[in-house]
Order: sequence, then C-alpha cells, then structure tokens
Amino acid sequence: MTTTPTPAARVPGPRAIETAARRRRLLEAASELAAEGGYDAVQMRDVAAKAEVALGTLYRHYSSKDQLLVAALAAQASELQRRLALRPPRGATPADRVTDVLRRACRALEREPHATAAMVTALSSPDPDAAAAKFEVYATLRTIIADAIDGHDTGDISEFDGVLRVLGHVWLSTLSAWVGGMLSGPEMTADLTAAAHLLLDGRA
Amino acid sequence: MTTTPTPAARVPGPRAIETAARRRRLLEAASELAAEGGYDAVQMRDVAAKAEVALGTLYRHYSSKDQLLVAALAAQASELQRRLALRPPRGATPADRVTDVLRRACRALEREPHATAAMVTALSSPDPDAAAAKFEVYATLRTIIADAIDGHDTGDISEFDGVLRVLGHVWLSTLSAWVGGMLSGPEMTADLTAAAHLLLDGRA
DNA sequence: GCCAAAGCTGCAACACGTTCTACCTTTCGG
DNA sequence: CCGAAAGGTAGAACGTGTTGCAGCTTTGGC
Repeated sequence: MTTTPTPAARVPGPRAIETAARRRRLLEAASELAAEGGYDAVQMRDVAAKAEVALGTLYRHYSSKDQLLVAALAAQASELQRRLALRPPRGATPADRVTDVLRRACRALEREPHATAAMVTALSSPDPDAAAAKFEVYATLRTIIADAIDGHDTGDISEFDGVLRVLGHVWLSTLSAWVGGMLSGPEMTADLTAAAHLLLDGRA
Repeated sequence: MTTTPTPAARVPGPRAIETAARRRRLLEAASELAAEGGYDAVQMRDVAAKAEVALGTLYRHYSSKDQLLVAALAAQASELQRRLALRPPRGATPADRVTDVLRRACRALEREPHATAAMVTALSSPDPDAAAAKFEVYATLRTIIADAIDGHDTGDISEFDGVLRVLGHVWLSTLSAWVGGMLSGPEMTADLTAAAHLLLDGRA
C-alpha cells in the first residue's frame, strides 16, 4: 500500500497519455516537414507516417491540413511569448520596444523560412476549420505587441486598442507578402518599423 | 481599291482577335463562377467549359488557378480606379477622403461576397506564378489611396510613402480576415477607418 | 509556296487533400 | 460484468488542380 496502486483516478490514464503523445508527435512531424520543404512538403500521408499514426487519426485530431499547420504556428507563437517574457524588449519608448519585438520575431522567422512560409500560408487560408486556431494566433500576437507597448508596468492599454489592431494587421500582411515573395526580409522589417513609429510616436 | 483589302498589316489579325476574346471569356467565366460559389466553385474544367475553350488553352494563358483569379481581381481593381476618377472621394482632410474611398470599396466588395472571397483567397496564396498579377493589384490599390490622400492637386506624395504602404497592408489584412470569417464587415470598415485617422490626422 | 512556330483541341494520367469503410481495442457508466 | 462510446488502424476511393500527349490549323518568315 505504500505505492498507491491507483493513485486517485485523477491521473490521465494510459490511453489519454497516448492520445496526447500522438497529438504532440503530429505537430512535431508537421513542423519538421514544413521546415524542410515548406507548405507543399507537408503532405498529410507523410505527416501521419512520420508521427506513426494512421491517416484517419490525423484527421480525427486536425480536420484539415491548414488547421494542423495553424495549430503548429499557435504553439510556436506561445513559445515566442514565453521567451519574450524572459527577455523583455529593450527600448525607452513604446515605439522602440515594439520595433525591438517585431525585429526579433522577424529574425526568428527568417531563420526557418520554409516553416514560416508553410504556417503563414495556412494562416491566411480561409479554411473555417482552422478559425479557432487562427483566433489563438491572433490573440497571442496582439498580446505580444501589447506587452511591448506598456513596458511591464502601466495600466490603460485600452487606449491603444486601435494601434494594436492596426499593428497586428501590418504584421500579418508583411509576413504574407514576404512569404509570397512580394517583400524582402529587410523590406518587411522596414514596413513594420515605419508602422510602429507612425502609430506610436507622439502618443502617450 | 476603295475598301483597302488588307489595310496595313498593323491591325491585329483575326487570330489575335480570337485569342484576346478567349482571354476575356476566361476572365469572365472565372468571375461569374466565383460570384456564384466562391473559390471552390471556380473549377478549372468548368471555367474552360464556360469560356468554350480547352483546358490546355486555359493553362496556356493562366498557368494556375490563383493566377487566373488574381488577374480577374486586377481587372476589377482597375475598374474601381476608373470609377473613382469619375467620382472623386469627398472630404476636407486626407483622412476623410481615404476613409471615404475605403468605405466605398468595402461596400462594393461586400456586395459580391463570394467573388471577393475567391479573389482575396487567390491574392493571399503564395503561388509564384501569380506574383506579377499580384504586383499589379498592389500597385493599383496604392495608387487609389494615394489619389485619395492628395485631393487631385498637390505634389509631395513621397512624404506619405510610409503611410501609403502601411494603409495598403491594413487593407489587405482586413480583407483577408473578413474573408476568413475573423472580422465582420463593420469591423473591417472600423479597423480601416481607425488606421486612416491614426496615420493621417495631425500630419500635413 | 513551304515550313517551323504558335496556339488550340480533346483526353488520359497523376498527385495529394479529404472521405469512407470495416474492423479492433480501451474506457466507463449502469 | 456488459454494452456503448471513443479512439485507433489499414486501406480503398473520390475530386480537383495540374501535366502530358497526339494531332490539327493558322501565321509569318524565307
């Protein structure tokens, strides 16, 4: 009796653990394939095989390719947020801090261009199955910008709501343009920096 | 000799006329199918059939579905520009005129939601074949905004280059979000209006 | 005139996202 | 303990974008 045989029935149970592990493997497989060859290289049969899961199971968890990729992006955005909490953006003014965050984020994304392209492609697909995951990504991105605007003190962020929304749009659009080859990396950064200064300089 | 038999060899020739007519029919067919059922309803076999053209011919002119749809969008953007030249935007300040233009454009787009969805979907696809047509659309949109900023007089637009780029990004991103169901029509207009005022009020 | 190139046609074929079927195993409320 | 529900597997099958092919006609330079 020293090693409680069935501890409390509140532990997940082996089946649930297996299921969670499968989901994790699926996201990992998708990310790896995306990093290697971009959107087209993420083929559902390959993802399933790489995660050692049946194709039907993949579709049970992620009901479309775009949903899968957006979920992977959401996970990555969360991790970016976590890293930013550890090393907060530097800069005296809101505009400087926002610029710093966006620049860092872009550098990280440019380091894995294929993966970024795949995930941004999925993010800008109109697939309604992916809507929930897209909301999550949007929310995370806006939180990241909001945290940069108020340098971890402050209160009245609500005043910046419009700025926040506009900056979010510019971020997504520049990313999308970069992925589509319409904008180079430096141009993307330049547009983002310009937007941050236009929207934030001379305000609060 | 009164009716010059072969006028000057500078006239297009019957073959070229036929070819041009085929291209026009293809764009029309694509637009109609898009208006009826959106992106998925634009099926290449159906477009070819509706335009009374072989599938291979469709691909000779437009090397992908996305390129075809972006070309249709480019044509529509040109027409919007023409209509705007006839009825210039109203408003005393640049921000007011830009808001007026964007509001009008959005209303036009919301009137054909399926067609808009199809074309915006194609526009935000990363298809490199469509890059040239995408550039054309981007350029037209920026010209439209630029014309609204300077009320058909003025000179130094270059000073507004950053504003122009940022507004273009916001326009595309809100459209994309609207198509993806992440933003309602009024929300889209609100974000655009907010951006115009944030970027233009208190400047020149 | 003649011939290569360009442009078309009709149709077969392929690839990959997605769906469906048939069947098995584990979990859990009664 | 039982039976239904949930979650899995293997694999066939379907739809649609895209490509390839064989042959036809028109065009334009020589």
